[in-house]
Amino acid sequence: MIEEALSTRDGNRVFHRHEHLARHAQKTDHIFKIEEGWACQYRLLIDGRRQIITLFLPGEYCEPQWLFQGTATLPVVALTRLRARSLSLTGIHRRTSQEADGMTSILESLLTVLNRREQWIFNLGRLSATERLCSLLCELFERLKRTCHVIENRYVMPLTQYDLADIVGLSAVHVNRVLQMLRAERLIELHGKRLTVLNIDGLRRLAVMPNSQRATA
Amino acid sequence: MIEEALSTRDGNRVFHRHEHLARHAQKTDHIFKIEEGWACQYRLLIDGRRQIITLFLPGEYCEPQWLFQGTATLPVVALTRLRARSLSLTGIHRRTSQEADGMTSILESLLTVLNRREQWIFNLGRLSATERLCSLLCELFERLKRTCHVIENRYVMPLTQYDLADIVGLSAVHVNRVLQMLRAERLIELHGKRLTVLNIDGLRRLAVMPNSQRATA
DNA sequence: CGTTTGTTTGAAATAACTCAACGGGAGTGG
DNA sequence: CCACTCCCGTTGAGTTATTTCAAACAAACG
Repeated sequence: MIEEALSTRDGNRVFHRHEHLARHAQKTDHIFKIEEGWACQYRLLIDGRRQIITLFLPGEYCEPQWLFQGTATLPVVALTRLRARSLSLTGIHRRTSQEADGMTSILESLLTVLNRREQWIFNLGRLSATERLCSLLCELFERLKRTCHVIENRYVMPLTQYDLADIVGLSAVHVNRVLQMLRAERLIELHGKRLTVLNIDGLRRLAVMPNSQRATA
Repeated sequence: MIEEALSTRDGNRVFHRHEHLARHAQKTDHIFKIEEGWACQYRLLIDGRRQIITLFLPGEYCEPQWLFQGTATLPVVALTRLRARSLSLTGIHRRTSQEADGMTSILESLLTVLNRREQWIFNLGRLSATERLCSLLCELFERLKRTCHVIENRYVMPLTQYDLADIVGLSAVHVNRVLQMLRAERLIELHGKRLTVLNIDGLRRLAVMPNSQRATA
């Protein structure tokens, strides 16, 4: 199923769905900047449980900490067909000597990842299923908007319900039911991989306040 | 209940339990290195739900990213009486010019936090209550051992069961029941704030494999 | 020594999971 | 172009892990 990745000139590479960008504990001297497509970092248990730890979207650096650590701690896999530019340490340093920009933007992206994980820990620890999913959909909305991947409140959402489940720490079946509910409430539309946000404010409200009576306190 | 913190000479400060080291969105030009005591970073919802995002133990830098961001994103509060040395940006830079060590160790601690969050996301997303608690107790064991705060498999565990609950994303009542079980299985002893690990291997095993039949796959 | 804070226990409620089956759709090969 | 397969989404019914509420108790605190 998985063939060899094509190396294109100038550090550009193409991966297809389910192909790994990095394996567990693999040494690396470069990182990727994603041009197109989605990838994720995940952790697996022998019994099959999987948790997605980080999502990488177009325009984002994939695993900036590799540059400092020298190894990838966890596997990274493409969730869609994916095009990425690979940046080596020397390449970045060369640029740095000119503008000192390269390292700064890496560090920035490191902090972004750090802050995003803060958010995810909160979501997983204290939000209900509905809140978690709404929160994720809003996050994707914001992240994709920055690179103009949101057009008229619509974006391509290539994740399967299994993927979604492994992000928000739920079962795929339950993700399905929550999505049904969001559709029934006319908050979103979701056909195939096309997600339309019908009511972003309603979605944001649900992302932090449950439909139940929890908000009474 | 909360009085003004005492400033001691040379950037040393003492906080007491429940006193804040930082508030939400507060600007800072310094970070703390904890000498003694525990602190945590948390996030709160209006309805009272709280999630602890990061734990800070003796010897660790509290919120190294402040140096880069200039602000504390979330509140940080002392979980015990606490003594910390405050390091300013200039102070660190001065040292850096001499040994280039200061910045490196900050960056290292940044990466440690990043990796720890990876772990927590996994735990919250995919582990059962028992697994999460065992995982946490093991993590504390390892982290405290590095600074010789573990003596004969015993360490001071100043967290209340509410604190524990807000770390592992459970209710305090359920934390209590799981702890009972761990005691009954002779894995730990816990009197007051004194925790003795009777069977670290058993604890580690439970931290990743449940007692239930989940491991059959 | 009283007051507050934290722990323990029981019983009932519920959110989310598991299992299982069905259906559609997309790609694949004949 | 059709048939086949596989992946993914959908639905129902029953189960279980965890929560909530409430009350009693113990321990720490000032």
